[in-house]
Amino acid sequence: MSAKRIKSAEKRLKPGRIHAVLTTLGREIAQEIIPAGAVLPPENELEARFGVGRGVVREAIKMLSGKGLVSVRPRHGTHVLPRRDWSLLDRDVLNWLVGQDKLDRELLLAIQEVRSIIEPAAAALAATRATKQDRQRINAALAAMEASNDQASATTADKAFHLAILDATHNPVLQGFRGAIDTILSAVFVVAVDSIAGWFEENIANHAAAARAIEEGDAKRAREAMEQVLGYTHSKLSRKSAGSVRRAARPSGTRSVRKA
Amino acid sequence: MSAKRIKSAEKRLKPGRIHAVLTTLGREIAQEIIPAGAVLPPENELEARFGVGRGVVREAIKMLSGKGLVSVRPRHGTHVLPRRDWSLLDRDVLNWLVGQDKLDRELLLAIQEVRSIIEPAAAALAATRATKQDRQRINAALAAMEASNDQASATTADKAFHLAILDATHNPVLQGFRGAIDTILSAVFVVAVDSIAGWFEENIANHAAAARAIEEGDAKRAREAMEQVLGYTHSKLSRKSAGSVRRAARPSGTRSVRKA
DNA sequence: AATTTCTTATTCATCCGATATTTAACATCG
DNA sequence: CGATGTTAAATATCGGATGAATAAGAAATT
Repeated sequence: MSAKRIKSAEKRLKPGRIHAVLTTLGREIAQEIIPAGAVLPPENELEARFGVGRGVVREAIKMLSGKGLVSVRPRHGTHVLPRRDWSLLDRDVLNWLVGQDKLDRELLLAIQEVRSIIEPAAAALAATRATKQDRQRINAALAAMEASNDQASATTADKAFHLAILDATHNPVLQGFRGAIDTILSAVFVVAVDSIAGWFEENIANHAAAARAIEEGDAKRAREAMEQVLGYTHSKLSRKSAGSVRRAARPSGTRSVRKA
Repeated sequence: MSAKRIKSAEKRLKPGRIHAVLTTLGREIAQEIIPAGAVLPPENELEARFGVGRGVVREAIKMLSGKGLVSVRPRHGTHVLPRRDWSLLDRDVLNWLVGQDKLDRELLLAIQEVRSIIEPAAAALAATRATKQDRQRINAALAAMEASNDQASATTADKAFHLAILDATHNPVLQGFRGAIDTILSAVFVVAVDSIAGWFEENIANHAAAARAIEEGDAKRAREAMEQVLGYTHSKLSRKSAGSVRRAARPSGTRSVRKA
């Protein structure tokens, strides 16, 4: 009895209003636009701001609190919690953190540090436990990396490679890192876009070594190879630590991604 | 220092109806009482079952979906997702998985495997980065372990030890494992309760070695000592793999926890 | 009979307005 | 000045209504 059906054109990314509220608030918190300790506007203000009903706001905030971003207490309001309490391995939280250009470089390095703890160990386990299918998947991803001739497919293949190794551990908890690794790899590629030209040609040998070690069931060598893979990435990231993004697009050299 | 809020320890555990619905459903899913692929009862049935309003059911389910336990689609119902999609490092999810006696031993071993990846690396980092306060905290926890004469305080001290090391890495992502480690340690103690008698006296030397290595900034030795700590635990767990929980209350020998 | 199309019933999505509960801040009293 | 009671801001919950999406069944067509 109120609004006519809004036949608006945006049919694309519309998984519901609650998703919009959730990601908007999530990003604002992750980006520290709303700093830790601050209180969010009360529910009725948020309703007005987003033009949604109370239930939508509440469900969005419930999800935020489920991910440890806010703590909500009656009468006191919903407070933004310190980063220490966030579920930093949650896919959504990670997306909000790295989704924008404000990306906290210190945090990215911390994440990479965790990767370089997890992934070499995962490679070692994969060498022990990988089934034939696992190995096929890993090798296929490697082949795709070698064959890719543009950044998009190279990125996809690289992700597939790391995720395949994670799955090959057959440890469900490690597999739980899939979402995190996926998101992080995207962020790494974005941040290091101007170093990426020589990335694969220099680093693909390390990937190949890891794949071969897994193929042969050599846990020790698999671990070491993966350490090299991540060590290389880390050096690329930390080298350009001060935010001057020197060169964004690299228009001319499409061929440089190709394998030598 | 510490412990001035002990009085609030036994607060009325009535964090609201949402919490009741959430944990009940969460546990039923984690325990596979509602198996993967099954659909939850529709909202109105859940309202009736729990005697709550629609919003409560919705917000609880929203949190479940936020943790990857269910996927909800209009008309299709809310489906339980396979474990592969769950946020296995989420504090709540872990609690539901581990909170009951049905505890999946295979999963527990998988979790321990992740611990034995994370924690030795964390110890090594702690050896490099621990501040004076960090070291004090670690040593205090160790001392508490050595001094504790009942299982409760021993458990608490052991947790504090591991969490202090995690914090001493000064890596926020690693610190994000705090909740998971905390929960897991509780579960480990419960499961291994009948092996726990000699646990500390046998394992406390490993803990002490780790603390000393961190104190001296020796990353390599810290890693190795922590590997020993976890290796010991793992052997205790896997040895009694076939679920015969001998249910040892150990009424008489309180002193055996004490350091030799 | 098989395939396509249409209808419908179920279920989630959202909105609304009212009431209850919580508790920080304030006011009052001894 | 301190203990205690009151208030009010904010969340918690309720329940009814409406909208939207879709899977399954019904109907129509070939």
